[in-house]
Amino acid sequence: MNYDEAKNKFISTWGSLGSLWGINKTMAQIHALLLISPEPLSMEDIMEQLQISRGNTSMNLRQLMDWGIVFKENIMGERKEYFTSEKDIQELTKQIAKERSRRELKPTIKILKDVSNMQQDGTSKTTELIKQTKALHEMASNLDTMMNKIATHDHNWFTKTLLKLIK
Amino acid sequence: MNYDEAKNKFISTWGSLGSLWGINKTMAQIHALLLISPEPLSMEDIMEQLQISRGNTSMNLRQLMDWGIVFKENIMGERKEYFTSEKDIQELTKQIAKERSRRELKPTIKILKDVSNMQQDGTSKTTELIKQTKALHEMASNLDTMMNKIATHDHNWFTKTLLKLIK
DNA sequence: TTAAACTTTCAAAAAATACTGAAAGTTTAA
DNA sequence: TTAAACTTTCAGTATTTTTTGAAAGTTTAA
Repeated sequence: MNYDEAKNKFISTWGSLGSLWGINKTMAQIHALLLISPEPLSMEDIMEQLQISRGNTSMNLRQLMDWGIVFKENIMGERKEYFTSEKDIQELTKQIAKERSRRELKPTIKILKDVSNMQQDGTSKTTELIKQTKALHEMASNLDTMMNKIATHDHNWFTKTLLKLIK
Repeated sequence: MNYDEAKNKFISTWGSLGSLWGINKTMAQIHALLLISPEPLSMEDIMEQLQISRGNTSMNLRQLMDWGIVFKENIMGERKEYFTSEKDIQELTKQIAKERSRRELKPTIKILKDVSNMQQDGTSKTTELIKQTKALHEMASNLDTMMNKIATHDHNWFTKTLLKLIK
């Protein structure tokens, strides 16, 4: 496999993975491209390499920056803006864990809590609803705590802990 | 909050969560409905409660069965088919971990391995591509091992382990 | 058998989502 | 200032995904 084949394979795989996880394909591809690029890239570079429009590039870069995994970088003497991604995979994992907790888990946990605290009326359907949302609440809270450990501990905590678990 | 409010809140929350995770909204809503229903439901019941068509119901139920989290149940003396979901949240978690490993992680790991084993040609771009895909491969493999522990260990292993971790 | 009761399939329609490109906006250098 | 170099926004368009509903398929009871 030569460089271009390998690169395209990686970018397209990352792209479809992304869309499987609620992140759009282009956003994931831009991220993949930056992740393997030794140099920061300009908007033009990204547009050209992925064959996408200026508007699309701009909006997806913004979202990646909102996720905290892509950054603007100024190159001295250059007017243009350049972009890099978080290159450290452990750091990337931490950031993703943090954001998914904030965006998805926390709000879900709140609703599960509200629902499971509804008025018990003794009917079997209410009993079941309370029971199941309580159980989901507990599971989601445990997961959330784990995600936040990943996000706040030092660099290697997650890998070290995983390995300990696994043995 | 009365029963209907609570139920609707739960179903719609579960629905939007689903679509955030690559599972379509209706599929997630059917799952939610079955999860909190004390009795198995027929296709008619589901169609009526979620206001969706017969075809849609049929296809999404099939997918849920493919995931191994919804089952057909025969009620004696009844011609119709009835459906229930896995009610045990720990068991549900195991099943989801297993399927996501099989459908997403495993194929991704294979590609990361292939790409990271490409011919090194000494250029900085090739070096970076190999380095990053290797790092992702390692992270993905660790996650996959964890998911499979969840999937194969006994019932409570995951929760117990999480709690140990967390403290 | 056959016909009623039910489920699945799939082409077409609808809905949701993503993308384009040009106009508007911003920044910088002179 | 101003104008060149760049980025953002957003209405309209294209693409993808989901849904519908009717026809085809299957099962069961008589």
